[in-house]
Amino acid sequence: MKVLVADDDADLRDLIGFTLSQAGYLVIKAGDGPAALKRFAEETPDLIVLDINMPGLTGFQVCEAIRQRSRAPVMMLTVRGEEEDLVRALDLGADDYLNKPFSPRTLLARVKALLRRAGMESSAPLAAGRVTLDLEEYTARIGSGAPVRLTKLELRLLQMLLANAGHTVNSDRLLVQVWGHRSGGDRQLLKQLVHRLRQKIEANPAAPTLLLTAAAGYKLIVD
Amino acid sequence: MKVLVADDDADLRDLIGFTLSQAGYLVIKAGDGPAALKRFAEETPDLIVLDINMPGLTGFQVCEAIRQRSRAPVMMLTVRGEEEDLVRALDLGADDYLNKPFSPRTLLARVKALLRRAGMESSAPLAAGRVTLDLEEYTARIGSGAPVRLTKLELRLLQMLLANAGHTVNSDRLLVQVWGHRSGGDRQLLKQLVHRLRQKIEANPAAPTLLLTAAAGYKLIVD
DNA sequence: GCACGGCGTAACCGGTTTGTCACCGACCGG
DNA sequence: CCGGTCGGTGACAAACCGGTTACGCCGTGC
Repeated sequence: MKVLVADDDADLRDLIGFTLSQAGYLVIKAGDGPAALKRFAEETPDLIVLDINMPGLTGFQVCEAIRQRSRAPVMMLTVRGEEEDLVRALDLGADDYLNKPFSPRTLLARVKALLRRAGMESSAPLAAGRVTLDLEEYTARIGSGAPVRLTKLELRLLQMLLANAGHTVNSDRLLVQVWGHRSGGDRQLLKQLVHRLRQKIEANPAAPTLLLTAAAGYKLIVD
Repeated sequence: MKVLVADDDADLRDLIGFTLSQAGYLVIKAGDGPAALKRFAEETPDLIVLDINMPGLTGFQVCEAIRQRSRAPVMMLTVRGEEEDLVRALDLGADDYLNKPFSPRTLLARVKALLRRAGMESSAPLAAGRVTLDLEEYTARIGSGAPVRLTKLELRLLQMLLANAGHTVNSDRLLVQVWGHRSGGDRQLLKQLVHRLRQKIEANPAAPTLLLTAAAGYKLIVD
């Protein structure tokens, strides 16, 4: 599930990005209006988080442009008390809004609700490099090969790696994301899970080319 | 277009009522939970505005009860900062919410957005693929076969699957939509209901061709 | 009061998934 | 050279899951 986050405040953008990617969404970022439209066209995200105040084009203009091409849900970030903005945003087809400041938890709940409402919950496949994930079917496809059936844990692991494709993901973080709790000692589980996943997605599991071991974690190769 | 407004604060109720009726909606009012359910049953409104804090039954309980009978959009009125409430409301199937205090203009914009959204969704027919549902008669017809009588729960389950025909519907979501209560360990119920429904609609219930088990849920086959 | 349908609950079965253990080779500092 | 750590691997058992059968409760209609 791809989410485009457009905000000129780099800190806020990163906070939102971190929150969403922790939850398993693939995050695409843009720092101004034109960039947002560009990334939107390139990536066709499933949901857009838009700050109203941005250089180049305002969130309003971006929202309007997006609405002409897509019905993907749009969440606007507004400043508390600017009701005019709010009404205007909703009139332009925004689906929800969030008053700044907001907590990551709230953001996540709203994003989930929005996706559920849009029925988009798990329809569009998640992809990076040669790996495509179908969350609905619990399958992965490598390049143009046949889809492989994954288990719940394998899916979650691959989803995490995919959400951070090209970058090493720390083992501890994987443990937390895949199993939910569990403290550091349980590397064995991760070891096994990686092994099982490699059996399914690697052409030669003994010499991985996709899911590589990196210092302190694993990474998914993207090119 | 009928809107049910349930709030124990008479002033607020009147304000909302006035705003909506000015905008051309037919407004029905209720001052507590039980009254809200009563008016809901009598009037079958197209949208419900629900305060969370009400005597008799809370907005949560009312929302839950309404969701068991209807998919009409529900807007909850919440107190700012009560995030637990918010998350719970959305989990119970509320479609939107508004933080108090809010301006009439905001309310109107949100109500319009909600109805517009629901209007799009309500265009979904009660048939998909070879399955046709008759909500009045409590029957389903498969292809050109004879109509089969369904029970209330079976109907609701099939309705949910039909609304997302061709796509997997998550078990948790089915649980919430069909029974209202939160997921928990009640998979057994769903298991049974699916089984019973398959007995009725599948030519060979042991080898389903319509209602398939998918990872994490069930799906209705459309082609 | 009785039969019946609807529905919640429990128990069982077979297949899959996941947790655990034991072992291997590679690497590393002493 | 030696013990220790680390990632990878195979094997196995425990837990889980979906389908199924069976049973019991309860409200409805006769």
